Amino acid sequence: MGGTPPSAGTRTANMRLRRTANRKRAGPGQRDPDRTRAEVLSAARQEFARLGLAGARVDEIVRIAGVSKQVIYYHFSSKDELFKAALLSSYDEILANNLEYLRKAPGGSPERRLRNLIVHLFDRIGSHREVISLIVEENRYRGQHLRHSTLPYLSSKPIVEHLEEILREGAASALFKPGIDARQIFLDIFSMCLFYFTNLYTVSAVIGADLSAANEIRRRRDHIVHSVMSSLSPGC
Amino acid sequence: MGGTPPSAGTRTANMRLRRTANRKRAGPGQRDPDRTRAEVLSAARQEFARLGLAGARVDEIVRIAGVSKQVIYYHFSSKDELFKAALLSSYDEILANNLEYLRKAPGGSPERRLRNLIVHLFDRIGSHREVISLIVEENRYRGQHLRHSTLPYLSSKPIVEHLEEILREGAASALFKPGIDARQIFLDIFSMCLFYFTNLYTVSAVIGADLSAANEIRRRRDHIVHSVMSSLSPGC
Amino acid sequence: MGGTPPSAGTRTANMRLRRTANRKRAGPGQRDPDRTRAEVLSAARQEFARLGLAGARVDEIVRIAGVSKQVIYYHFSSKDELFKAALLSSYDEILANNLEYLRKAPGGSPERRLRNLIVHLFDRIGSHREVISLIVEENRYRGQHLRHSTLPYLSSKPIVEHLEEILREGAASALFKPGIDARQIFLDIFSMCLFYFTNLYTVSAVIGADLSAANEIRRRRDHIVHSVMSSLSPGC
Amino acid sequence: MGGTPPSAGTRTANMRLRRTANRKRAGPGQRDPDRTRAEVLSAARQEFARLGLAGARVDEIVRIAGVSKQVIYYHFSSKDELFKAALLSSYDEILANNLEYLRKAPGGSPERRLRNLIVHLFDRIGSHREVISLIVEENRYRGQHLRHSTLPYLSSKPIVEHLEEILREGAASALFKPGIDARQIFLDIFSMCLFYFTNLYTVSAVIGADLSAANEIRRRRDHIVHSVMSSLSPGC
DNA sequence: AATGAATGAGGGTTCATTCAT
DNA sequence: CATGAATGAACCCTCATTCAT
Repeated sequence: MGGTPPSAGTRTANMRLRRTANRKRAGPGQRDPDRTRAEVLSAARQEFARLGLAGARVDEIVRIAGVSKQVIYYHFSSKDELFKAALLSSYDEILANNLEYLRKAPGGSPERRLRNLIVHLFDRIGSHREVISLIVEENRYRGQHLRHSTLPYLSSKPIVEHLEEILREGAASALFKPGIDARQIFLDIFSMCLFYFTNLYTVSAVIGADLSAANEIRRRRDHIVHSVMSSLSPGC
Repeated sequence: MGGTPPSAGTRTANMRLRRTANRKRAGPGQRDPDRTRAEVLSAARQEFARLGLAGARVDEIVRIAGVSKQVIYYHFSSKDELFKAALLSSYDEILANNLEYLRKAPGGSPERRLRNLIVHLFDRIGSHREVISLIVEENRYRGQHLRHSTLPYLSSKPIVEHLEEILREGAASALFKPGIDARQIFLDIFSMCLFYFTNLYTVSAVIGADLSAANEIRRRRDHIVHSVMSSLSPGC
Repeated sequence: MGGTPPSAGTRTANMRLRRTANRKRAGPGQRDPDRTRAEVLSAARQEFARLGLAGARVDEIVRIAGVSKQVIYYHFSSKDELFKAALLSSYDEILANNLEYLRKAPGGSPERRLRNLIVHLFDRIGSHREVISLIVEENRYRGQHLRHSTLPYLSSKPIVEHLEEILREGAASALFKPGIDARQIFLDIFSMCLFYFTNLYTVSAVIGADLSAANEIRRRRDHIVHSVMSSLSPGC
Repeated sequence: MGGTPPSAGTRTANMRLRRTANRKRAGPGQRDPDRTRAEVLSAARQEFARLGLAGARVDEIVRIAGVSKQVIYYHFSSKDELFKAALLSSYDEILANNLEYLRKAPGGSPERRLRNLIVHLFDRIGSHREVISLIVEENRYRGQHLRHSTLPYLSSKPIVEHLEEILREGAASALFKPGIDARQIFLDIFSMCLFYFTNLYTVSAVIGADLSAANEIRRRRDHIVHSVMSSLSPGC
C-alpha cells in the first residue's frame, strides 16, 4: 500500500517494487521475494478468512505457505501487519476484478446493464467468500487496519461511478426514478448480496431452510435483481 | 431488551427455574446461581461480541462478570459452550424483543405497519450491535453452535408471520404486488438493516463517508424503508 | 485408627466406635455414618488403586461412592488423609484375610502347609490387585502414611509366625534346612508373588509373553512353590 | 550407566544423530537440541520417578532441566509423550548397562557366573531406583507407553540368554537341575531384587525392620543369592 | 534472507477445598 | 451432617515472536 500504486491490478498492495522480475527458483534457498510474499499472503488470506485475526495461527500460515516462520516476520513484521496486508490485498483483488468487469461489461439499456451488474456482484461475492470473510472480520476491529488507506475507496469507485451512469441514463430515459442516490443503491445491492453469503448459516437456521442449496441461491439472486429493479421503477 | 426476562417457554435450555425472586448481592460469597449465570452470560456476550470466539479471553469475561474463573466451567463447562449459551441467549433476547414489539405494534394500514416494522428492525439492530456481532461470528463457525436448536427459527417466526400478514392484506387491497414471498422480503429488510451496522467500518472506507454519523444512519434508514416499500408497489 | 483396636477384623482402621449399629436408611438423607465411611473408603481404594494418590480425583471418588463432597472432608479432612485411611483399611483387610486363612488352614506336614500358604498368598494377591496397588503407591511416598501405625506389622505377623512354625517343624523333622530366617523366606514368597502381579505389564514386555494369560499365571505359581520348596531342601 | 552412550542400534527412537561432538554450554541461548533433549529427559526421569506420571509437574521438570517450558512441547509434544520417552530412555540405559556387564562379566564356573549375575542385578537395581520407579509406574498405566516398542524386550534379552547359557552349562556339569526354564529363574531373581527396593517402605513396616539399612540390604542380597542357588541345586 | 530451536507471557481448564444454605 | 455453588492456585499446553546458526 503506502505510496505503491496498485498498477498491476493483481499485485498485492504492500508489495515493494522489484526490478528483478523473474529469477530462477533454486530449490531450498528460494530467491523470489515477490513470489514468497504472494504465497504467504495467499496462505494468510485463507487462514484469516477461516478463523479470523485472533483465531488464525501463524504456524498454520507458515505451513500452508510452505515457508519458514522468519519469512513472515521479515516481510510483515507481525501477525497484525500480515492481516492488514492480507486485507488490503483483498481490496486489491476486488479492484482488479471490478476493472476487469467494467472492461468486459456488456452495453445495452440501463436496465440490462444494471441487471448484469447485480448478477455479477452477487456471483463474485458468492465465489470469493474468503475475501468477504476478511472484510467482515475487519469490522470487528473497527476498520483499524485500513485506516489511512485509500485502497478500499478506490476499489469500488469505478463500480459506483458505473452505477451512477446507469442510473443517470435510466432516469433520462424515464426508466428509473430521477434523483436516486447511487451510493444508496450500491449499498442496497451490496447489502443484499454480501449479507446472503456472510450470514448463510445463521439465516438458514432462522429461516428454516438451507440457504447454501443451489436453488436457494438462484432464487435469492433473482429476487435481489427483481427487488432492486422494482425499487427504481418510476411507477412507484 | 436488557433486563426483559424471556417468557417461560423460550428460555435458554440450560437455564433452571428461579427459586426465589429477589435476593441481595452479598459480595464474594454469592449464592444465586441464576443470577451468576446471567451475569456471566452478559459478560460473555460483551466479550465475544467484541473479540469473537477465538479472540475473547475467559479471564476478561471473568473479570467483567466479577466472578471466579471456575464459575464459568462449573456452569458452562467450556469456552465453546459458553459461547453457545451466549449466542442462544441472544436469540432468546431477540425473540422476547420481537414478541414485545408485536404486542405493542400499531395497527393501521399495511403500509403503515410495514413501515413501522422496518424502522423497528433497523433501530433495534442499530441499538443491539452486540447481538448481531455474536450472530455474525457464529457464521464463521458455520452455525455449529446452534445446530439442534430451534430457538433461532422460533425467534423470528412471529415477525415473518407478521410480515406475511401485512403482505397478504396489502395485496388484498392492491397496495402491494400479489404473490410476494414474505421470506424474501424479510431477507431484504434484514440484509439491509444488519449489513449496515455489521459492515459500518469497511463500508465507510469504501463509500468514503462516515456511516456511523447520525445523519447517515437516518438517511440510510429512510432509504431502506423507501426502497422496500417501492419494490412492493404494484405499479412496478 | 489411633487408639481404635482393629478388633472387628474387617472394620476400617479409622472407624470410630458407634453404638447405634443398624439404623434405617431414609432415602436421600442417609443416616449411617459407618456405612457412609465404608462406601467412601471403598470408592477411594478403587480410585487410588487405579490412578495413584496424585492421579485420583476427589470428584470421582465422590461419584463412585454416591455421596456429597463434604462427606469426604467431614470424615477424612483431606485427600491425603483419605488415602491414608484407604491404605490402612487395606491392611485391615489383609489382616482379616490372614486370620481367616489361619483359622481354616489345613494341617498336615510342614511341606503341605508351606505349599498351601504359598498358593494362598499368590492367589490372594492375584485377586486383590487393588490392595497391592495401594501398597505399591505408598512406597512412592516413602511410607509416610503408615508411619506411627502398627497395623501393617500386625497384619502380617500371624502369617510370619505361622511360617516360622512351619520352618521350625520342618527343620525338626529334617525336611527343611535348619536355621532359616522365616522373615527372609516370607520376603522370598511375598516378593515373587507380589512382583508378578504388580509388574505384569512391563515384565510381559520384557519377557515377550503375556503374563496375564491364565496358563502363564498357573505356571508361575507352580514355579514359585517349587522354587521356594527347593531352596529350603536340606539337600542343597 | 549415567553418561554411557548406548550403542547406535539401541538408541531411543526419537533421538536424532548428533551432528557435532563437543559444544560449549552458553547460558540462556543454548543451541544444542540433543543436549537439551537429554537434559529434559534426565529431569523428567527424576520427577516422574519421584511423583509418578500424574503427580509430576511439568513446571518442575522445566525448572530442574533449566529450560523453558516450550522446550518440552517442542521436543516431546506432551507430558505423556515425555513420560514415554523417559521410560524408554530408561530401558535404553538398562540395555546399555546389561551389555556393559556382559562385556566385563567374569568367566569361571556356572555357579560363579550366576552368583555374579545376581549380585550385579541386585546392586544395579539398588543403585538405580529412579529407573525402577518409572517402570513400576508404567504398570499403573498397563504398559500403554511401551506398546509397540521392542526396546524392553531387547533390553533384557542378552541377560536372559546369558542366564540360559549358565543354566545349560550348569546342568551339563550336573551342578544345576536340568530342564530349568531360564525365564522363570530370571523372574525369580528379578522379582526378589526389584521388589526389595520398590517396596522398601511398606515391607519395612510389615516386617518391623528398617530395610533401608545397609546391613539389611547386604543380608537380603546374600539371602537371594543363596536362595536362588539352592533352588537350582540338583539335590532337591 | 532461511531455518530449527527457544522463549515469556498467557491460554483454557482442572483440582482440592470451602462456604452458604 | 448434606448439598450445590464457588474459589484460588496451579496445571498442561499454546502462541506470537526472537535468536543463533
